[in-house]
Amino acid sequence: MDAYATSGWTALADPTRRAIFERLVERPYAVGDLAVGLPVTRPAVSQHLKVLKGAGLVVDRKAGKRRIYRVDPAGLAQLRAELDGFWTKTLAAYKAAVEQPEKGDQ
Amino acid sequence: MDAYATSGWTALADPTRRAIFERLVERPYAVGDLAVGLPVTRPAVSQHLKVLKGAGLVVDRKAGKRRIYRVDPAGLAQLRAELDGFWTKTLAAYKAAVEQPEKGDQ
DNA sequence: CTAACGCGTTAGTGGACGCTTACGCGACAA
DNA sequence: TTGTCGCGTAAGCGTCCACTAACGCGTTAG
Repeated sequence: MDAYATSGWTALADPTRRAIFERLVERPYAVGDLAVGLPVTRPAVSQHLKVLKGAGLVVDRKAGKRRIYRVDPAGLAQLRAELDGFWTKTLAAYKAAVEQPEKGDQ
Repeated sequence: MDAYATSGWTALADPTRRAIFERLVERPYAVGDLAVGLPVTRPAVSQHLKVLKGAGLVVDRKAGKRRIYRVDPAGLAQLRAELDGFWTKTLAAYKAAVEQPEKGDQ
């Protein structure tokens, strides 16, 4: 169920792409509507959506001439799980450092 | 308390930098120890740590000749909060779409 | 059928970025 | 002090990537 073309982290790295994603988080959007208000052209938005789709963060649906994009909860949940793992391990490392301060480093 | 040089998303975008961070999540490391096992040289690791530090994800501490890096829980928590916001809004958008399917798009 | 709309894709370009090599500085040992 | 270790930084280079302009395809309206 995994094996995405690119990582979610890499997909959300670009500021423009993050701005697009933050919009899609609110509600579904068509490509042209997304381009309005963004400092880039519509083709650029289309390319960014392709990356987000490749990372499993968004899905698209045809609606007549237009193409509606929305956030894919599954991809977002996977990122959340990965980050939660970082958080848990960080806290565990802190606890271990408190118990054995002299062995905190190496 | 914010105003980092670069975003946490951008900092964790690079695979090498993510590998470094995943190591630091386990326990604190010195720069040279991090470089061991990574396919890059020590200066490269040092530059990556600079970026991670600029994003508020890690902090450093001098220990004799060596410099110990560890994860900064505050920066990680901020990323987590941002992602949780995405998640909450996504679920809200889904709920709204179910209640008014015909107005899901625009 | 013809025209207009919305979108994806391509080619091309400028700038950002990750990496290495070389160098300089502070810290500890002899 | 002299030598060594660990680290940060500067310079240079190759590569990736975000962006635009131009084009082609499917869809709807007239």
